[in-house]
Amino acid sequence: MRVLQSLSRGLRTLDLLREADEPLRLTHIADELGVRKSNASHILKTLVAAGWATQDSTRRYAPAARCGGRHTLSDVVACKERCRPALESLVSATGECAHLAVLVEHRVWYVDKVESTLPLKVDHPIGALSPLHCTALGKAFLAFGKAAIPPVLSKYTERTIVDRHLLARDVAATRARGFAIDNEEFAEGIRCVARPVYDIRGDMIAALGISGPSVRIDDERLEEFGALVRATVIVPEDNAS
Amino acid sequence: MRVLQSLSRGLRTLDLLREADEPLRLTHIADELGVRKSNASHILKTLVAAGWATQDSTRRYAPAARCGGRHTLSDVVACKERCRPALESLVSATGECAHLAVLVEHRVWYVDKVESTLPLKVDHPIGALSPLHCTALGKAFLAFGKAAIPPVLSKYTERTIVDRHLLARDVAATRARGFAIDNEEFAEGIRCVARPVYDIRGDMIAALGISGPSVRIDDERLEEFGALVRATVIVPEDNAS
DNA sequence: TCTATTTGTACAACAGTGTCGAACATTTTG
DNA sequence: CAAAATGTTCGACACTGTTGTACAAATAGA
Repeated sequence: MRVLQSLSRGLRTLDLLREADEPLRLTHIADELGVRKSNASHILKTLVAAGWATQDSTRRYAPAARCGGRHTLSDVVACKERCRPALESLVSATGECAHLAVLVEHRVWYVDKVESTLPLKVDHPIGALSPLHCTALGKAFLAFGKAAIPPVLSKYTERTIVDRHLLARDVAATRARGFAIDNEEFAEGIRCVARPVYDIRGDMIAALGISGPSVRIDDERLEEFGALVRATVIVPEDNAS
Repeated sequence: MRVLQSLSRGLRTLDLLREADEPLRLTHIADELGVRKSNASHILKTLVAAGWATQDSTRRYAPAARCGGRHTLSDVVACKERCRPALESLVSATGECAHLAVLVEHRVWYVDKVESTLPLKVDHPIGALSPLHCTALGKAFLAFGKAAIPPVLSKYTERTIVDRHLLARDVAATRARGFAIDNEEFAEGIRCVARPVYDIRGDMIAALGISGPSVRIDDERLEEFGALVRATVIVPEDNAS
């Protein structure tokens, strides 16, 4: 069998573009492939012409939307189904609401939840979209996934972190801590913790968290919740795709 | 600029594999590309080696899972947002509940809804999954999308169509009618109609429907609802991806 | 604002890769 | 079991893809 060189390199390039968390420069890709810039340029122009990559105004290359994100709808639904027991056990253990969300562009998308049975409760409806920089679920993607800090950081409450530098430090702290915290940064009176959920390849696919009213969650309890979500076992994927 | 021939052909092949509703034969692909079989064989072997395609036991080729479905999470969220006005206007026009769903494997996944304000109402929660063969949303995918009739057809009510041949006829009728009907086939006392929503390329991305209790929806009103969903204008996608 | 540096594209020419055609396997059809 | 169709392997030539250089364009620095 004959492996077609230029095709292999083109596909390799698509992989590089998809794995990168930001658009890539031509030079970088050329180095990675081990070819001259002119050659890499032709490869990328061909990818763009065929609609598999795009070139932005700064001449950087990104995968086209059709390449799909890292995860398909099927992946998300499978993840949702395997995380359901974890959501339920967290709610029964804490009495607070548990959520599951995936990353879509610069926002998180709630795909599942189990409600608290208490009268005062947090309710992010399934299907809702929330910002990354001020929610525990979003920060989990910033810290453990491949999401980049969004270009604009809107202020929702007094505590919302709108300074990029401070946010970067918070993300680093989150990474070290092992779980993300939202301390009334998106809505007054709501505190949350969240952890990453990984797919079989080790890529982050979803964020799983607990939310509750601040009146019930002091600093100590917040730490407990963090340790709890982090320790929650999530059944691994059964099917080897 | 130079367009790399073998790379273009490889990408074209990926498109062919993705657009097809079933695995393709080598000969077919070779004809489509306008090259010799030997060349097509090398192209496909390269795609397989790079993990972008798979070859099954009958030597037919299919796109790899990593190619993703036809639509990404971003596509779905964008669709959801552009369909929202249609859902709301349908609810205000009919008083019944409106749903939006996408296809995931052999089921439909509810991604948005607007509830009826009446006390007796239908409520498929967002995030729920339902079968294809006995829901209006599912049948819309069978008729207008690329979904195949699922391997097993479970019986949910007396009216559920479990005969593959009858279902195929119903799907054909749906196609001719322009909208899908669920006449208490999934749950007793619930009737629904649904229509397809297309993306900018003309591929079906979602199904949009109205559901209500049979006591309020006689045959005549069902037809009215069908005409209404079919006539509902859905704002086109703004961004040319 | 201007210069220096880096990054991306265009061009020509040669080498090497991809394409062809046929022969050989392999599977499916009658 | 024969016949037809499908898929893979192989060698050889031609054309495509790669290279290296030169030019253009954008970014960084002063």
